[in-house]
Amino acid sequence: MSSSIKDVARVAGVSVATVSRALSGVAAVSPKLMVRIDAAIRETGYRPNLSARRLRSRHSGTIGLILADLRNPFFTAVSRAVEDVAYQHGLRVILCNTDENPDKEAIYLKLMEEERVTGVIFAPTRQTAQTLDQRDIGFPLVLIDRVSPHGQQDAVVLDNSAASAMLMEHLHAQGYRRIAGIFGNASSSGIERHDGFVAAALRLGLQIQTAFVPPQIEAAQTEVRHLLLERSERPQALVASNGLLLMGVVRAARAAGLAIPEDVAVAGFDNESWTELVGPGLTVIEQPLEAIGRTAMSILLERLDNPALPPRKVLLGGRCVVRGSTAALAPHAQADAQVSHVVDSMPHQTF
Amino acid sequence: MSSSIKDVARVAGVSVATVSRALSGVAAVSPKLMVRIDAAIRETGYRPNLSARRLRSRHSGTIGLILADLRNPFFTAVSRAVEDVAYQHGLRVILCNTDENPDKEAIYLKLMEEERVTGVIFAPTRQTAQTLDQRDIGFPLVLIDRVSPHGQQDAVVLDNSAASAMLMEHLHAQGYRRIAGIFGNASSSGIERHDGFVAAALRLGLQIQTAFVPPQIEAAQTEVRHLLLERSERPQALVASNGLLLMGVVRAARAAGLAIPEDVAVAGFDNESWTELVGPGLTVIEQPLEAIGRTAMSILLERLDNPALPPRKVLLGGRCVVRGSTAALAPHAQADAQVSHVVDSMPHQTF
DNA sequence: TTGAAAGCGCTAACAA
DNA sequence: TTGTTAGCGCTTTCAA
Repeated sequence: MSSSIKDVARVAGVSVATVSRALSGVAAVSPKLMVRIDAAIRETGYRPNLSARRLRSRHSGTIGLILADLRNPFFTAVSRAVEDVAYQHGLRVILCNTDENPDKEAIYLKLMEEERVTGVIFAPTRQTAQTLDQRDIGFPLVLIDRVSPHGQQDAVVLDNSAASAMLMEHLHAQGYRRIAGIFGNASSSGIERHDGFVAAALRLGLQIQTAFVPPQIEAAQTEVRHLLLERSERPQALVASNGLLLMGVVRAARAAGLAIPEDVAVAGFDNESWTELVGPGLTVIEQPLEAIGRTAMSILLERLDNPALPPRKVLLGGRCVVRGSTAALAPHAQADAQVSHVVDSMPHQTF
Repeated sequence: MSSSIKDVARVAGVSVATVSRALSGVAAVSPKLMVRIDAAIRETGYRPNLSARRLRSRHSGTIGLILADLRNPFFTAVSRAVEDVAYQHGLRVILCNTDENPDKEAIYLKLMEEERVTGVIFAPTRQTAQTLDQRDIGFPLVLIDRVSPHGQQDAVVLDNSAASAMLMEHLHAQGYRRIAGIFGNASSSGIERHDGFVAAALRLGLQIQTAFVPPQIEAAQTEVRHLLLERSERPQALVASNGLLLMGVVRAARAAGLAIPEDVAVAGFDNESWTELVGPGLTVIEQPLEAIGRTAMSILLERLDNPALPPRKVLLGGRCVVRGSTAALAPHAQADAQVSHVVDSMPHQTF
């Protein structure tokens, strides 16, 4: 049995109220008693009971962080930033991993209510995001990486369409004209990146082909294999909407015996450490990970201060990290591509 | 204000005890009341207050999982296994990330006591591991990946010396004779892998060179740069004791303009997804991640059942995944190596 | 500045 | 099977 505040009070010869005050530091306690209480705490090996404290004080001092996939460096980086800021504000963080699974999302949202958390930062699947706007949730919520359909929730996301445009303009400048994109189907960011991809292609007069796949290496790999094998005209460049899919794309290119970028260029989202080590290095969009986490916390804290604020969506700009995987297309291939039929009115056209 | 069990009781026209019993399912409640209580719960939007429940019932139903670095796929994989098993046993998991920082370790261990957790699974730094044996901790503890010096704590780790031996025997069989090893200095596993490396080299008559570095990409990279530049005789193979350091090794080889494996072979620990994509693929020791997590939970649950058990250390075997980065050494290079002086009594000899 | 006492929401005796 | 009641450990009035 661990000792309670009562034990400390008895040993120190004071009331429990005085011990409580000494611990919280909110009201003044005479130095004399302070010393005795300190000694009593050490003597008894007292540890405050957080459950009791939370129950009585009616605030948990805890925020929830519900993330889609901790194997994804994006989310681990964001979580570090969130935890840093939370810690500076004396808040604890409950970290949960949903594996992009709506059932787990529901479980964790329920848990957050039962823990009476102060607020939650959440990267929901599309499926759950859709229900969020009409749902009555017991705590302030800030979405990251993913948004709700009607923008009724605070959210912090990459400026996805701008990022897609950067990537497409880069590929265009390098001479690529036939580009295939693989997008995650589980999250709103996959959709936004897809839409930006399509819009940029339309504007630049590029031929494209797109596919949505589950957020798994294998799914991307399989999709790209089909793309590379079953088409008479191979895409000149492949784009993946996140780090996981990018891995699948590289695997598929390897398996097909294609050299990057000689046979096919590759680009994607998420500047993960390994991307610089693969082949000539992979061109990627780098997200401001730290800023996303810190901003999400700021938005949450402001929301706690002022619940009446209208919902806010913050877009943070990405950076295009150019590496060898998108080296300029060889002239003969460019000529080749320019001969082929270029449309600008049918962005989804299959080549 | 959220509603309490009292509100539910009032709406359902029963006592709070009956509602409590209905919720816990431990004692029988008549179907008639059950229905009314269900309706009342829905009507009031009741959510149990976990703080109150834990305070009164005197068990938290929570285990702590304190990990050294969530960016390391080893730890995220282990955490998934632990959470799976915990969930099956109706236990919650508090996941904490120490960044290999002893201060954070102390903070989180204290937190675990204040949360009154049922038990903890912990991957400590060497510094903290050293204090663990004499410390009086308020909960059962199972170490993973790292052990305490006197083996007074339950622990689940890779069979590090066997794994090092596998790697060295493979390199030996491929014709490599001059091998350098980079080891993490923060954890006991780095030490164990180093010791296995040295022992195997001694047995096989290999020339080796070793270095301990902080667990960071840059540290490994810097160390390897020195190794490659400042020696007249370059090592024929480089070994890294974890995924992070392996990345640094590859970076350094790249930066030095050395081809893998033609100019220098590379091998390491941790079969991370990216290792198959780098160059000809990297030869690595694959750890049984899932098994490590599940075993740690089993050990913890057994310990909770029977606190009197003696401390147990479980070693799990790894697997050597051979890829192109350790292709057989070209014959002329082998001859070269065999001419050079081979010692078997000075494992730390610098070549 | 200190203490007495109420009570946060819940579970678990005990009684009926 | 149900209700009454005490009390988990703490914070927070209120009074002294």
